[in-house]
Amino acid sequence: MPPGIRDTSQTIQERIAATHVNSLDVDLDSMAAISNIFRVAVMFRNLSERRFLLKHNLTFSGFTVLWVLWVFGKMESYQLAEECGISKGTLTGIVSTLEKHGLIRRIRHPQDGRRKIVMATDRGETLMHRLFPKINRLEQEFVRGLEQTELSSLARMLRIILHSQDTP
Amino acid sequence: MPPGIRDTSQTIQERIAATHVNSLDVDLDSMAAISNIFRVAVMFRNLSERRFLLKHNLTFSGFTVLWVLWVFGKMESYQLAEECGISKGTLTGIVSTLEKHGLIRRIRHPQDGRRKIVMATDRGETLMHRLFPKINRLEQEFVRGLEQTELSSLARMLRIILHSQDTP
DNA sequence: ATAATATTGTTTGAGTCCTAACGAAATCAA
DNA sequence: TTGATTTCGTTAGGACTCAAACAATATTAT
Repeated sequence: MPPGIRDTSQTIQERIAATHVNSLDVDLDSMAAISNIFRVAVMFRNLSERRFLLKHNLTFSGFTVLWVLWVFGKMESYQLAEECGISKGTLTGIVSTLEKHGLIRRIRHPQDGRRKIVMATDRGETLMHRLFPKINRLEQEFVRGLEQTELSSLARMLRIILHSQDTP
Repeated sequence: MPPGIRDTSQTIQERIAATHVNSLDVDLDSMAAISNIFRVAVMFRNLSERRFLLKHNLTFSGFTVLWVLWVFGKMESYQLAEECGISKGTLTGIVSTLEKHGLIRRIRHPQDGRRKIVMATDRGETLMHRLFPKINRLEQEFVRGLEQTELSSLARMLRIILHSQDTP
């Protein structure tokens, strides 16, 4: 069985309530929500890699970078890293891997000698054109148990969570 | 600014709708939901590491393993890996790291010579007793923008998503 | 009892991930 | 016009991550 699939949050909640945290100021609902967010993310990442990505020498992170490039076209490195939610050091490694496989290109900035511009090659574009619908179909498969109103409600709540740290 | 913080899903949706995927069978709502789940996970992982974990030589993954051990007590490796949502190979590495820092112990199984049992040391227990409330407070901070009914609705929807792959 | 099969934890290799330090290039200061 | 500061991308080091191969042990079949 793939890792991270089972929903054991109920068990954990009972377990933890019965053992350590009765007295502490712990909120089990918040814990369950965040921990299930991680489970979904892990499950989606692993499943998409096994089904579609790894056979094309793509990791999920590599796919994300290529996807952002496919959507935005040319892009500067620091923007690309921010958009993908990774550090610039990590991006260097991923970009090198993708370049090695001929899926993207590095170009130097015409004015600024420090910056570099990254863009997909034709091979990268073609591959993304084939893979993106499959990934999206998996995304649809994941949320197929939700009504349309629930789905937009979920999206809205996730956006609220994302903004919870705007003014720490 | 930490990576993966900004919620750019709206921008991306417009962008993608305007460029590649008009004709394809693509559902932008599903895409936005899944992609924001990843953003929340990345944000939480990085923030908790920077604020609480790294100064104690703990990664988020190491914390998770130690936490499961703290909740369940002794545990066999293969169960532990499944509960943490990681592969057994990955678990070996994390357990070795935690053992190196004196936070957990490996014990061999009395009957079965293949299996091993993992448990937290006193140092591990003490550290977890101090850290867990802090992590939970961060979890509460993340969902503070949601009503109580919304929070349980979120947890319910995530559970539905987790079960979406039960019968593929 | 012996052989074939299955399971458990480890190792291996490629890749991702972070922070911190680094060199190169641009900008700012005086 | 030097010098200090800032801002890029890269590198270094340590850790996590997977799949696949592996050795040791246990189970099943004949």
